[in-house]
Amino acid sequence: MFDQINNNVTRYHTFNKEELAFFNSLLKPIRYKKKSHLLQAGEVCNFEGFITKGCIMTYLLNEEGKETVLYFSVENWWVSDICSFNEQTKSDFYIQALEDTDLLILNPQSKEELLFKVPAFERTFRLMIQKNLSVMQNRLHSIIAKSAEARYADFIKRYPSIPQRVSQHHIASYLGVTPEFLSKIRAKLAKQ
Amino acid sequence: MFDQINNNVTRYHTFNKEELAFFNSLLKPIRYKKKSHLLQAGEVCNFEGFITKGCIMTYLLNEEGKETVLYFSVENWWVSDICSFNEQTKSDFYIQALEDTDLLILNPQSKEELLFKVPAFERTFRLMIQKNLSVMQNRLHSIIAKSAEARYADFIKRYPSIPQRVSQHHIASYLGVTPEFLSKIRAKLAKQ
DNA sequence: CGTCTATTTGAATGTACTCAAAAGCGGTGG
DNA sequence: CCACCGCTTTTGAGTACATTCAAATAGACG
Repeated sequence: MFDQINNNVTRYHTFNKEELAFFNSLLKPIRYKKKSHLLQAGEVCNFEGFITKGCIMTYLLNEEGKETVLYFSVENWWVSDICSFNEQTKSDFYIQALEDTDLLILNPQSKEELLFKVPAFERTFRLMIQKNLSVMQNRLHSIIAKSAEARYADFIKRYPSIPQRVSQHHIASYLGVTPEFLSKIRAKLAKQ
Repeated sequence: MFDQINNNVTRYHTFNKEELAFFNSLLKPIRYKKKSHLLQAGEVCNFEGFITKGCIMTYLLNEEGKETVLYFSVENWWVSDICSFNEQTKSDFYIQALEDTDLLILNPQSKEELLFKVPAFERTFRLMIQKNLSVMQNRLHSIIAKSAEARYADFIKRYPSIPQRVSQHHIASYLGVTPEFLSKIRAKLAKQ
């Protein structure tokens, strides 16, 4: 049950058996049904979750109700609104299960306990955020510097499993185009 | 000399006099001339710098040589390629002084020493990255969901001092439009 | 099988880009 | 002091990429 998450955190730092056992004792398994929300805008995010199975998206709505997908998250990824979680402020995000999804979650108390007992996790979490930042920098670059067609090509190359699991509507929103235009891009690429 | 930076780090956690004194002892002041580079793509970033005076931009070049500005940084902001710095990997970024700029910098050794002697800084740095991530999430949202005109309006409202210090060429690149089109946006907004 | 939703297709439109040229502006030297 | 140079910004015409709206088609699910 904890193999996946233990593999994940040991990518950043080697923890010993006791440390991992303590870490695991703090995790709470939870299941979300497809289409249910883990978080809605205006709520405080009280979890950092590791996905053992399933698929989740994090999105925003603007004033006119237009959706912007910030992240897709699948098995072996973490999901949270880190800022809301850490500062216990209201989130702007919606986090929604796109499939039935199993998570292991930390709440603010258990995370604090973990950091107190095993301070090396502080570094682990920092490196995770750093990785996240790096991904966002890349995405900003690609959306500024590349055409929609190039962004889509990059996306299916980098995340080949996502298009099979997620509707084009959501992928279009992630790429920053309309679903209609994504459909035209796909038609064009399929012809080649 | 250290007031600015001490104010900055104590926004996240209250350090005592000795801790701050030790922190300050690790900082190295350095000055960059206008137009000089602090970092070029392909190099490893060996600094985390706090700007006491001046203005800096972090940008990327794509294959065709098109520039994308990721960050402008002015007084009381940090500047670095955090990922390159922490993992000691080659950077994709260029970091350039837009004015004569004074910095206080940490190198990897001094940062490590700091974290070892004053572990609370680990949290401080994590919160700084988190803030950074939050800014990037916002920017991605605005570039996906808003028109260039709205992005420019937001930008001058949020960072009113930057347009006075930075060329429109660079601002256009930050906003993800051409300089010509930014000029047209400005003409339109001025008319109103 | 029928209903509901997702995807595709097409025509008209709009936002932003390219390229070229003109205007503005700051610095330098005569 | 002003004339000239180089660089930045503006303006304009034509074009391309992406959107909107509407309708048709395909797929998914009870």
